[in-house]
Amino acid sequence: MTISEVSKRCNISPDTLRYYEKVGLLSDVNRTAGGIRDYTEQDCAQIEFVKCMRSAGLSIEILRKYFELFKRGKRTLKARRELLATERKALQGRLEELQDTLKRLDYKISVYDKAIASKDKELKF
Amino acid sequence: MTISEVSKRCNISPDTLRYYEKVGLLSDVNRTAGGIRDYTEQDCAQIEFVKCMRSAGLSIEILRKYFELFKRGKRTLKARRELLATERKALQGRLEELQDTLKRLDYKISVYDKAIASKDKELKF
DNA sequence: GTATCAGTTTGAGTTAACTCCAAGTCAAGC
DNA sequence: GCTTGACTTGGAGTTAACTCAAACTGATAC
Repeated sequence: MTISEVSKRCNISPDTLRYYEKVGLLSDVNRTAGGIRDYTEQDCAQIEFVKCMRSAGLSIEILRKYFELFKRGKRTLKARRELLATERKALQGRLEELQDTLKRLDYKISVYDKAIASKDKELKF
Repeated sequence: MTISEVSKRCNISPDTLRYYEKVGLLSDVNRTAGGIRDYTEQDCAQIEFVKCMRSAGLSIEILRKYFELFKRGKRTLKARRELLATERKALQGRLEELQDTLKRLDYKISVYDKAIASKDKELKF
């Protein structure tokens, strides 16, 4: 698969794909004789993983560490498991915070609905 | 309240408080005769609101717009309500995405646990 | 009455994560 | 054999949201 095919499929710009590779989120992408990247299904799956984790707020630095551990082989299985567990915990924390904020927004919107219904009474902020 | 008191109470640096004020997330903070900021409880509540919304991913720009509408008075009640509703929707979307990612992380961690238990079999990434 | 300290302003610097650009290469079509 | 178009690289530029620095001021402690 060429970079533009992967770009379309994963909805990530070619520049970002090259950037991810450069910073170590995608190692040893195959090249054609002419030096052009030739992504495998495996690569795509990994890119999807990165995309998913990035959108959940995991930093490039953390993902870089994860794949660096990966390259060191089986003996880092536990370390990788712990890294993921740590990030999972943080994610759960963010999730709970967001849930609270969602409730707060719902409440605020309901206050607005009341103010609008009752002849435009103003609120504090 | 001085800036350092608010800073401690809200756990936001004085620099950030001044920055928020400068970009319009906090208008007309009182000053002492000597020109020093003197925050009210109201100001604090607003700062907490900003902090909460920021941590939920609302941009400074969106919050700036919200408070700008606020300054224009009662006739912007509906517009503010709509702005909040839009952000609420986006937040809910992010929340759902994060929930999926949490599940994915849980699954991946369980795969690691299996690999670690079964004599260190390696995974794909 | 001067040293200290918490505040002030303006403007520059930082960080993460891209995103863009220029100059070059290679394979395919005509 | 030349043009075209998709790719390559290295490095510079961008954006959001702070964060820091320098020079200054006003009130309190001694």
